[in-house]
Amino acid sequence: MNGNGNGTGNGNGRAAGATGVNLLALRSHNGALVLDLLRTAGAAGISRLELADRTGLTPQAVSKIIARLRVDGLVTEAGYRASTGGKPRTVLRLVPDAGHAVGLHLDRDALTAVVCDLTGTVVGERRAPLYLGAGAEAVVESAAREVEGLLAEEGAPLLGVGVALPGPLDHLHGVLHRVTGFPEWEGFPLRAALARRLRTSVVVDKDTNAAALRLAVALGTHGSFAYIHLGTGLGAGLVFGGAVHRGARTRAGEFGHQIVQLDGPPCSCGNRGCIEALCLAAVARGDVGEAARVLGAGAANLVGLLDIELVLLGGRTVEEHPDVFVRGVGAMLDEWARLQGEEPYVPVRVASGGSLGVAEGAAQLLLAPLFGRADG
Amino acid sequence: MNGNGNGTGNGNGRAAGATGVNLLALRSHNGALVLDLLRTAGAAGISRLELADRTGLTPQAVSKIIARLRVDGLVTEAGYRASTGGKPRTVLRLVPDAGHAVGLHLDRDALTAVVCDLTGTVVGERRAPLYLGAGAEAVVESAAREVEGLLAEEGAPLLGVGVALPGPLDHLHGVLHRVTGFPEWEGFPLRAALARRLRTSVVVDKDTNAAALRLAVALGTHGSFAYIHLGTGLGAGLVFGGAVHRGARTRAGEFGHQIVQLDGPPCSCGNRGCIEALCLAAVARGDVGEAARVLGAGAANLVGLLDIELVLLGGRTVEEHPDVFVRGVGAMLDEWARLQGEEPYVPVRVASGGSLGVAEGAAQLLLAPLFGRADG
DNA sequence: TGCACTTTGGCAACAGCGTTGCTTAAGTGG
DNA sequence: CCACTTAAGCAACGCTGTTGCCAAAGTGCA
Repeated sequence: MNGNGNGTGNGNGRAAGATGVNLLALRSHNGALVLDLLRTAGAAGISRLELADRTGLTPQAVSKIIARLRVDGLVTEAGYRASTGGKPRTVLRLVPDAGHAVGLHLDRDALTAVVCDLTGTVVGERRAPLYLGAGAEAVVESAAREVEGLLAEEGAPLLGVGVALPGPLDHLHGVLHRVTGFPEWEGFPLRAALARRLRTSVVVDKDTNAAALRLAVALGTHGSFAYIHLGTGLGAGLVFGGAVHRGARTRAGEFGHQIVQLDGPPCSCGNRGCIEALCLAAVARGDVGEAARVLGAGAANLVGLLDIELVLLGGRTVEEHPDVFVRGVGAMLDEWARLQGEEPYVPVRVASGGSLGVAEGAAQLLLAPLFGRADG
Repeated sequence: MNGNGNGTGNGNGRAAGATGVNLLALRSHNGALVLDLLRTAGAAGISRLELADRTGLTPQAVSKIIARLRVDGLVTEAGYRASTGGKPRTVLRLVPDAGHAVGLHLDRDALTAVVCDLTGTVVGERRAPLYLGAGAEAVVESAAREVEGLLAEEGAPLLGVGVALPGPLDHLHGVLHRVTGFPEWEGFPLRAALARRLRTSVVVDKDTNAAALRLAVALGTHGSFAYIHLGTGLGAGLVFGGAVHRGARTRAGEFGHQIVQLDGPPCSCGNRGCIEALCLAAVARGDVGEAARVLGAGAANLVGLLDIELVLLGGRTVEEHPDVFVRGVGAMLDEWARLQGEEPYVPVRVASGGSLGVAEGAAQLLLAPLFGRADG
C-alpha cells in the first residue's frame, strides 16, 4: 500500500505537508542521533550513559541502539574510562572505515576530489584542471575518471558522490542553471549523468551550501549561522537548526545581489546597487576597509532578519585580509545591534577549511544524512 | 531519571542539540498530524482513508488514532460520503468546542481580545482602550479583566492565553524589551505576570509573528512565506516549513532597519538608509509608488536570500493602497528574478485578516501546537 | 430479487520500539 | 574482606504501527 518496509529507513516518502512517522522512521531517527554524538565525540569516544543523558533516552534504549549499530559494524567498543567508584564506563567509538563518500568540487578552472571516511576525515585527494567549455559529456567523463582513480586505492563501501559547484542549480533534481559564461550547460542533468556513469548515488549542490554544511558538521552545531563567501563572486550558505536552508526551489543564499544602495552603481546582473558590485569595486580599488563595511551592512541585514548566532567569512578575498574583514564586519554588526538597543552578541570569525573545504562539504552531502542532518 | 511519562506528550525536554524520540512523542506527532488534516478539512470533513493517504500511515493506524481522538472528544463522526461502488466512507470532523484559546492584541493605544475555538474561529470578541503609560501592573490588571469578561460567556475548557504586541521581546521567557516610548516596560516579565494573575498558560510573541502564524494556519501551508507589515512601523514575520522562524534569541523578522541605501537619510534608530525610514518618508510625502518600490527592493533581498514561495503584505498603509503595493512590490520581485535569469514566480498578495488578525494569531500561539506547528 | 463485486473499517495477532524491574559485572574505599 | 557504587545486560512489559482476515454496506448486473 504505502511503500514501507524498505531497509534503509525513513519510511514513507509522501510529497506535500508533514508526514506520519512510523516505527522504522523512529528507529532511524534515534540511531542517527546516537551516531551523530559518536561522531562529535571523535577519538575520545563516548559512553552509553553519556549518550543516554544527551539524547534523553533511557540507558537501556541506548544499549539496544548501540547493539544494533555494532551488528552493522558502525560502532565499536574501545577501552574503558576511569572508574568513579563503580564499574568503569565503556568507551564507544564510530568505526571510520564503515563507509566512505566522495566529494567533488568543480570550480571555474579546477577540479578537486576527496574521499572522506564516516568521520569526515579526508583519506584521499586528487586535483585536476577543468575546462567547462569542453562540453558537458567530456567534463562528466573526466570527473568520473578522477573519482575512479581516487577509489581504486580505497576498499570501503561507497555511500555515493557529492558534487559542489558555483551558480544556481536545482538541488532536488541535480540540474544546472546558468553556469556563467557557458550557456550550453543550461539545464544539464548533472546528477543523472554522473549517477549513470559511476553507478552510484549522486547529490549536487551549490559550493556555498557545501561549505556551510561542512562547517555545520565540523562545529557540531544544531544552531544557526551564515557562511558568507567573498571570492570571484559573493554568496552565502545559511544554516538553521544545524541543517542547510535551501528554500522552496533550492535557490536560497543569493546574498550578492542584495540591494544595499538604491539606484547605486550598476552591477553585472543589470541591477543597481547590489552588494556584490559595491564590495568587489572597493576591493578592486584597494579599499578593503570599505569592502568590509559594505559586507558588514549586508551581514547586519541578514542577522537582523534571521537572528542567527554566528557569521563565518570565507573565500579568497577574505583570506587575503582576514583581520580587516572580521573587524569591519564585526564592527557593523555591533553598531547595528547597539542602535537597535541590543547588546552585541553575534561573533564573526573566519571559516576554517582551506582549499579542500568545499570538496569536504560535497562529501558531507552524503555523510550528513546518516547523522540526522536532513538532506533538505 | 529523565522526566518522561508526562501525559501531555512530547516526552523529554533536553536543552541542546536534537533530542531522542520515544513512543509518546511519536504518538503525539501522528495525532497532531491527523488533527491538522481534520482542521484543514473544516466543515467538509475527511475520511479515514483520505487521512491514511495524506499521512502515509496505514488505514488501520489511522483508525486507531481516530479512536483515541474520539475518546478524547476531539473528533466526531458526521455522516457519510457517497459510495463509489462499495461501503461509503465515514466523514470525520473536528469538534470545535473541545477547547478554546484567548488571543490578546496589545497595540499602542487599544486592546483587542478574542476567544477562538479549536478551528480558530472567533467565538467572542472585546475591545478596550489601552494606555501603556499607566504602568505594567495596571495594564496587566485591565487586560486580565477583559479576558475574564470574555470568558464569562464561554464554558469550554481553556487552553491558555496568547499575547501579541509590537516591539522586540523574548518569546521563550515572555519578557518585554524596549516598548517604544515607555522605558518602564523594559524587562517586564509579562508572561509570568499574566499567568499568575489568570492562572493559565500564557504565551507572548511579537504582533508580526502572531499575524504570520495566523496566515500559516489559515492557508494550511507547510511551505514558506514572508508577511510584511507596513503601518506605523515596518516589520516582518517569517514562516519556513509552516512554522514561524523566530531565530536564536527570538528576535528574527527585523525587516524595517535593513539598510537599502548606504549612507542614506537618517532613521529614527540612529542609522542611515534603513528601509523603514525611506518607505515611511515616501508615504509621508504622498509618493506611495516610491514607497512600494523601496519595499519591493527589500522584499527582493529577502526572497533572494531565503527563496520563499510567497509574499503577503499587510498593515494600515498597505490597506489604504493595496493595488499600488501589490503591483509595485510584485514588479520589483519579477524584475529581480528576471535579472538573475529566473522566471518570475513569487506571488505577492494582500494578507487577509482585518482588525482581528493579530488577536487571532495570538490565540493560535496556543492552538497551533496542537496541530503540530512547533511552538518555536 | 438475488448474487457477484467493491470498498470501508474493525478485530486479532504480530513484530518491534523504548521502558521498567531486576540481576550481574566490575570497579572503589574503609 | 566486605559494603557500597556504578555500568550494563536480561526479561517482561506496554504501547506503537502493521498485517491478515472478516463483517458491514454499498453498487451493478442478471
